[in-house]
Amino acid sequence: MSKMEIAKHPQSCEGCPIRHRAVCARCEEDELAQLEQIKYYRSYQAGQPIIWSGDQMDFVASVVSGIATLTQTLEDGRRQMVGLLLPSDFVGRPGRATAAFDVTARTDVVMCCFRKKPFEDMMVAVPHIGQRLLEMTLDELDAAREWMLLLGRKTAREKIASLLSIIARRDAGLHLKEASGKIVFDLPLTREEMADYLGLTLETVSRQISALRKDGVISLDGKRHVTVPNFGVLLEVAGDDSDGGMPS
Amino acid sequence: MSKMEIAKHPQSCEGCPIRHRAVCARCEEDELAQLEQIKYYRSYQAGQPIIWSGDQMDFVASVVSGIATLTQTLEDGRRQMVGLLLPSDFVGRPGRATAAFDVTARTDVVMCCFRKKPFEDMMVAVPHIGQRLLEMTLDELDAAREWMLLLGRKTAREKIASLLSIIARRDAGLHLKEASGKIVFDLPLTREEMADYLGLTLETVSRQISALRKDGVISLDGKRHVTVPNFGVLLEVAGDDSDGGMPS
DNA sequence: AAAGCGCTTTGATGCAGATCAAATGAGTGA
DNA sequence: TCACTCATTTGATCTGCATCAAAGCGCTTT
Repeated sequence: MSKMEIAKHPQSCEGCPIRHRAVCARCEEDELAQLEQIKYYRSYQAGQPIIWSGDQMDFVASVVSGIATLTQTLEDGRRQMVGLLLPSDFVGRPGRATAAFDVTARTDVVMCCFRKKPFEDMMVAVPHIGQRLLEMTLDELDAAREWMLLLGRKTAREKIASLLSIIARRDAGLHLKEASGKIVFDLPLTREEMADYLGLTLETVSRQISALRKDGVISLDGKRHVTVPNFGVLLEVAGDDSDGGMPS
Repeated sequence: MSKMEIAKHPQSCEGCPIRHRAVCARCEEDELAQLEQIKYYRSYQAGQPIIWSGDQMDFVASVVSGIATLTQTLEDGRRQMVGLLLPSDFVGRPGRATAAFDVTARTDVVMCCFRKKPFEDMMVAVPHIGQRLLEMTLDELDAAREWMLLLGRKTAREKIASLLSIIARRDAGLHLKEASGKIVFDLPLTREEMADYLGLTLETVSRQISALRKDGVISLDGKRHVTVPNFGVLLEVAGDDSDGGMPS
């Protein structure tokens, strides 16, 4: 909480990095101007809690930059990540008073916040917001259901491969390396966070990553920098398949 | 597919059993009249597929009566239920062409269907529909995330207890027996379906139910009729806790 | 350079739940 | 009543992952 933290936030929605993917994506110029009047930015440092489950939620927000996690915990400490929040993702629930999950900044995070009440009013006045939010929520629901298949039925090896392919695909999407062959990316999560996401222990995560390396499915440079020589093979190991895409 | 199947469907939205909970819940009289013009009913027999994953989805629908399941399957046959569809639940995704999951009638089911295109047009014209759909989708997302915790981190015993408490709570909600003590209900699912829901095998489900019976947490009359003598104890076993609610 | 710390890897062992197999109802129809 | 089917229970065994334990990096600090 020092000078660094008040670094350059975008001040206007013009040129905002998530302008076309966030909850405001469909808004026209004038609607954006309205939103702009009730928005404010907030920063969080890596590791800092953003919201505690059960807290009063008096705001909703979009992730502008950084990565945050949504987690749920049993009393005895068992933890399950239930969502990964990337730039443009929405946090909070219009029409509900308290948070149902813990939200934690994984890297330094900037959020574009709206006090809940004005935002709810705006949702009524500006249909484009609700429409976009519905679209985003439906996407998240689909993603959550795919994750349920992973948690309930996949083996540790398949879980790891699935997570890697998701991260790889996202990076490929951004970096646009559609070689469909070799892909390179960095893991944004520690072994423990991966374990929390996959319903495994950190030891099993480590072992399975080693095994995939030994089998040549991936190679590592340091702990975090991953190279996938053949993405089709990774997909096959993940079991998602839908046809690895490699001509056999 | 015989005479029985064309049994009495509600013909008008007036008096429809899901009128106040389905996607149409917030509609005014005139809006309802509009919806009524594009709706049609369809019946499915127990066990019948309603939608196959990957299919062209040219309609969306509300469950009027009966129970259906949403499932996902790996190529080798491993199956995971990702949703349980009860009366008033919504099926389908405005803005997407193909289905992402298998939908199957578990009991005889009646659906209130809308062709997709007219429904999408209506969503733009009648904001109440989109608003209600957003609300329902957010609820489902929360439920899916709670299920992720169960799938990823709970033991078999806790999983069974959680499922029983959910079914019990739903029945209690409908039957309004808020004694918080003794609760009685019927299981709407076979052991195998429970296993698919919980990420277990049917043998483990059977064993854990027997164990709960032996421990006096539940008692069975036949295979499906369950009595829970003390709901607080069941919640405690489920691990959801949030305080069993029993004065100690 | 040494010490300390967080993250990661690797090893040894145990157990919850899967798998394989068989027996026991509870209907349903002839 | 007797087959026949399908759901369920129960038993025996196996195994994938958790658990417990100990090093091994790659940092930063001094």
